[in-house]
Amino acid sequence: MLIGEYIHTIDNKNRVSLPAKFRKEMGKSLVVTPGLDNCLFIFTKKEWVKISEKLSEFSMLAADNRSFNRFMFGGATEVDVDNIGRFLLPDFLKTRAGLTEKVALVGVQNRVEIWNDTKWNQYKKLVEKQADSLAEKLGGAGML
Amino acid sequence: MLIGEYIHTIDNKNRVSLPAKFRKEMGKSLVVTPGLDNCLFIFTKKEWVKISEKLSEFSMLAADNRSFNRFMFGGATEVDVDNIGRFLLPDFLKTRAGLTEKVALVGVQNRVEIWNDTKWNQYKKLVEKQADSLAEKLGGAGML
DNA sequence: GTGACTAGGTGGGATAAAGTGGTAAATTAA
DNA sequence: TTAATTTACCACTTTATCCCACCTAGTCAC
Repeated sequence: MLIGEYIHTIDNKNRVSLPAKFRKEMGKSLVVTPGLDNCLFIFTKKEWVKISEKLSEFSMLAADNRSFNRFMFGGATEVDVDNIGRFLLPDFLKTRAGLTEKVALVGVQNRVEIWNDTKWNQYKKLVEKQADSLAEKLGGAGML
Repeated sequence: MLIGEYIHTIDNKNRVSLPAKFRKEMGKSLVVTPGLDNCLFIFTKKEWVKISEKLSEFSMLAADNRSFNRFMFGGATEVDVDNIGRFLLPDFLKTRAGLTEKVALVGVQNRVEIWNDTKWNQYKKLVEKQADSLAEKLGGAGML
């Protein structure tokens, strides 16, 4: 189960350690893609295959589907996790998500997201403020 | 059924003891999530699985669902109860709920809530007040 | 009522694991 | 062949986990 947030550092070789809690579930072969809301997505290789199949079902005729697919496929990179749990983040993805030294690795359902930690904190605060819709959704999920 | 409130301390290693009365029902594997009114929810692992399935039903196409799921999954953490009944509270959750040394653990139906004890007392007073005025109204209407 | 016993809660030290930084080897490019 | 970049490996620091000991409050026996 991919849940929780972890603050890690990108070292000067662009290495990031995958939080230990995620390693077993994620395996050794990952796919990193540009995400939504200015973060990156990390999927397991397996999960990525599923997603890419779904994406390719979208009609290539519609221009916005085409561009969305370019966005996801074009930016997707396969990375390997080394034997102490680190992977190498390509420069262009790092730049794209505006990542600096400190990043937040966030488990969300079937994926792990990588955020600039400052942006992540701002984002969290923003969501928290919307307490009304929060309560509504919590209720919908059977939490209340 | 989880009922009652207990005031416990978070020690300097962020450990909290689960009230003895809750241990049997909660088991060894818990999931702590953000709650409402600035508290945290503790669910059994089993209960959380149910909730996460519901959460997964929310479409990712809508931005507010996306952010809500980030908030809930990213804000959740699986914790293990050690053999004397304590669990480790991650820093980011402690911060989020504004917890300091003393916390209130409150049993509510299928979950346990963690409150900053000061906030909990304020909240209780508020509710009591409302109950008083409600009672007055009921009395005025000849119901009690 | 007094004292021993038990259970729940708290604190701290030792050990293990996770995260980070760096060096050496290997591969590729010039 | 040499230089530069990448990959693999090693080492250190910090954090988490486990285990044991203590304290307090309530209970039971005497």
